[in-house]
Amino acid sequence: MSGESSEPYRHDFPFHDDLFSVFSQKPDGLQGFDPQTAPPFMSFGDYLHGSTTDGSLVVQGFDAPRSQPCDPVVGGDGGKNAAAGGGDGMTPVTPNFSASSSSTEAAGDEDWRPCKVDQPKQEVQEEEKHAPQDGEGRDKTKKANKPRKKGERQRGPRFAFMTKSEVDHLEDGYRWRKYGQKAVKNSPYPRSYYRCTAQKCNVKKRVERSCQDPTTVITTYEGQHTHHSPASLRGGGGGGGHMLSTSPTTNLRRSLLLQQVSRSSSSAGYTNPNTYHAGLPPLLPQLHVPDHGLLQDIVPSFTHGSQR
DNA sequence: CGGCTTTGACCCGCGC
DNA sequence: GCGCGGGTCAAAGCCG
Repeated sequence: MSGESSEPYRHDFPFHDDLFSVFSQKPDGLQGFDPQTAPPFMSFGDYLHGSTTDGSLVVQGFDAPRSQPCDPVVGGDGGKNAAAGGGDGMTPVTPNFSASSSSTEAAGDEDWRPCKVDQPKQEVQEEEKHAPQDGEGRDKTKKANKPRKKGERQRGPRFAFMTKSEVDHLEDGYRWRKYGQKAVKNSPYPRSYYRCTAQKCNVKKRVERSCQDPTTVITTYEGQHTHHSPASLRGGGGGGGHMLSTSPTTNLRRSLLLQQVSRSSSSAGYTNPNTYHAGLPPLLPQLHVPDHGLLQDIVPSFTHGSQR
């Protein structure tokens, strides 16, 4: 894309700055999602559904991150991170939950400032490429079988959560299979790629830890589930039930969320409520609070990323 | 034994 | 055009 397209992202995804500042904001009535006060197994969906009606959530637009920016200085001074993590990054403060959606390829990543950590590029690849291939091993399996078309990387709506958690992979009611992990440029924390195990369901999930605030896990959903949550089908959630994104109720709640989006982020000017519906989250996952994970500091945020 | 994770390699898009 | 980085694949290994 041309140079101009990268600039808007800076505004679309002011993650390190604005979003984290939101973490520090504690608007009136913000209760957040506190696992200590929330009922056990309360899901994200339940939480969103319930809390948004009384305006207890703060939303902030940002784009689903593709890479995390990490400011080494920030990591140290804990200034802004303090906003997210309450100073020491572990102290439960404002329950924040952040989320975003994007109907297109991620856009605002450029705004992520880099950490110092740099992943050395593998040089072996070159050798491998040029090395004679015995027909054994992966070479035969790879591109030979899977010629990727150009422009194949079309992506569905994306929806990112920022979650304060000690565990990377939060239970959301669906079953995921990890299919990859990549070291994130300029981040000490790897990014994990998950795919819904359900057949014909091509929902993907990216999980990465914010290097600005290691206690923050960024989960990016991509696509729409074509099935019900196994957890909900099991009767779990007590009425939380099915969380298909097409649920009118869900949309209603989202609309409520949207209002907050426009309210809370209008000053920043990077959230366009009109585009929100186009970028509806593939689902609001029933994110059960893992007993081993601290789900706190929750601030949802939505945005609609710019197109590539 | 089946499902899942790990891990190295490859492909592709984008920026320079 | 080249290099970098993100995203994906699939074999191998692990675990219940």
